[in-house]
Amino acid sequence: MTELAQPDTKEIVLADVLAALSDPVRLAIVAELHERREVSCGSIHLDIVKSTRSHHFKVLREAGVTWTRIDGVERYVKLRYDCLEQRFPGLLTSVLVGAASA
Amino acid sequence: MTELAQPDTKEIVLADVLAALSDPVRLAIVAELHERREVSCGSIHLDIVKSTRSHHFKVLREAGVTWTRIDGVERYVKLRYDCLEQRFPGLLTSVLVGAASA
DNA sequence: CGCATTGTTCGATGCCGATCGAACGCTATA
DNA sequence: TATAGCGTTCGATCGGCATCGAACAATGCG
Repeated sequence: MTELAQPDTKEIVLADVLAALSDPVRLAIVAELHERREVSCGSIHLDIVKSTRSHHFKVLREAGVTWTRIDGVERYVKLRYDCLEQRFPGLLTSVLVGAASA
Repeated sequence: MTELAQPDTKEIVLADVLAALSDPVRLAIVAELHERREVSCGSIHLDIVKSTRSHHFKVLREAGVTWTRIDGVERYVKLRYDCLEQRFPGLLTSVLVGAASA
């Protein structure tokens, strides 16, 4: 199907990543992605309707935080951990630790 | 004079810090604070009017990113590096490195 | 084919944030 | 005390974002 807008690693923008992570809902999504490795959009534990959830996944994807794989009718999402580590070493780790300790 | 709203280290909120750092102008301010250690608000190199600059310094201060010292008619600002390192280890460093490499 | 499931897109709404100019407060100094 | 300099606050504007419901698209299954 139509390709998913996902920036190359070199084109990931720091301010965009920080903006994507600055929303509490997306921070919770990222934390859950960290624990569960790969997740279908609908299986995230959140009290928000699917259109809003879709919006948040789009923000994360376009900022370069997540990678999305299409399988049938579902989208499986996981963190672009290595890409982010290469682009901004230590950033995602410190955010994940901070989110877990909050 | 009136006390400046600056959260205790324990009360610094991750999402607030990330939101404060997700604006390009504030990211530039933080980078300059890192280089120059301590700076008066007006001496920052930015093409914005003073009211906007004041707004950005307020956001950084209230998020717990900066510490402000009043000396006469000027406000001297510096990063709360140790506080942030204690609260979210590695976060500010990775952001500073990322901002410098951008 | 008809239907259920998964997710996206669209339009609307409401809110928050970035920006500016103008007015104000405070401090130092002449 | 009057004035100049530094910064804050206020009101207004503008754009963007989070949220929702409804409609749509794509896939898989009966």
